Amino acid sequence: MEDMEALPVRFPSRQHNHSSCVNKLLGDAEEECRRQKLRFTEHRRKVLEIIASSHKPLGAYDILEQMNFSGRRQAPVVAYRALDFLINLGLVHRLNSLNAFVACMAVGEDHTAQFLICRQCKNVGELNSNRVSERIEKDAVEAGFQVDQQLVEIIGIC
Amino acid sequence: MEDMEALPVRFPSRQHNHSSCVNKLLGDAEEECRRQKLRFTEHRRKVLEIIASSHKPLGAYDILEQMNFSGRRQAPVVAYRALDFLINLGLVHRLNSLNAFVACMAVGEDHTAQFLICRQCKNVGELNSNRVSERIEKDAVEAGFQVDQQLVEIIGIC
DNA sequence: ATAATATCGTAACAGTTTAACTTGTATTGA
DNA sequence: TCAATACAAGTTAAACTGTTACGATATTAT
Repeated sequence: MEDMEALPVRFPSRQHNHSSCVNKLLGDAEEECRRQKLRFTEHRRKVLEIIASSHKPLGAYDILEQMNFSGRRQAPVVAYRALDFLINLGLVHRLNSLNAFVACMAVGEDHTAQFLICRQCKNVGELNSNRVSERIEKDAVEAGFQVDQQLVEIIGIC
Repeated sequence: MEDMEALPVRFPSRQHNHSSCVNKLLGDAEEECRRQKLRFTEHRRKVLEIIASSHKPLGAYDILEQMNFSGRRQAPVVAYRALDFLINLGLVHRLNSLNAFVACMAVGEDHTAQFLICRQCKNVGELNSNRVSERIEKDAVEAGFQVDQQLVEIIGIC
């Protein structure tokens, strides 16, 4: 018997409105930083904005390229520091198979995530299937393994 | 109702015999190459041997270090070429979260694999759970996604 | 033998990430 | 306000990871 709850998936639709989802994410970030007394600095805001404006995964250098405020390019470490911060906050995910980063599409929902990586259009969707994460958890435990973190990347065609 | 079939897990036991599993893997490789009319060259054999002799994941440069036949070190591309070959044959897996490689522990079993990465002892086990892979497949399809490849890495304590 | 194909040797390079150290700038508490 | 503290940013360099290019050599098939 199948579990009948709706399966949350976020895949960027063709005509979806970027600027509104960028704004939502920036708002979430501000709020979360206020709550945790963390500083939402210019770099961090800019990096989040850049990532959120793309549903294609961006490499650190793609991000850097878009950070040329003043004409000259920033050092790589600038991007990596901001990325670390955003990842720890759960606002950005890292895709290990691509060395790239995407904005989280389910901020504040205490979600597990599996990534759907389209090798045709290069978009990335986020599947938030508790069924998958629970299945992994159970089988790992059954194998005598204590799970801290699950990394699931699914390659295919959207 | 749970599926009651045994859950195949391969985690290297403490007292397990390396040389026998290395030999098995080399034998499988030879046989598979004969079948597919592929060449099991010295480099390829050596790289497989190095990887199989460790249950800790090895980076490409770790492997290179052990390839100094003649005193002088090989170029990186030598390791990567052999690794590509072995991965295509299904004899070696790549761990994306570690940029590292491990020998397959279920050669010839037409298996799906999830990796159990112990952050304490650094060993890596292979969980071959069809339940996990089927759950992923189903939920991805339900989300309108056609799955080509699944990458599942589970971080925790063994 | 010859042509076609696959592998290797070698060198250089490109991409990704972290380290170390200094300087600047908020924030806090006296 | 002022100093003390902590966090962030600037700067430089290095380490780590992976690829491209091209000619030489070996293997396989005709």
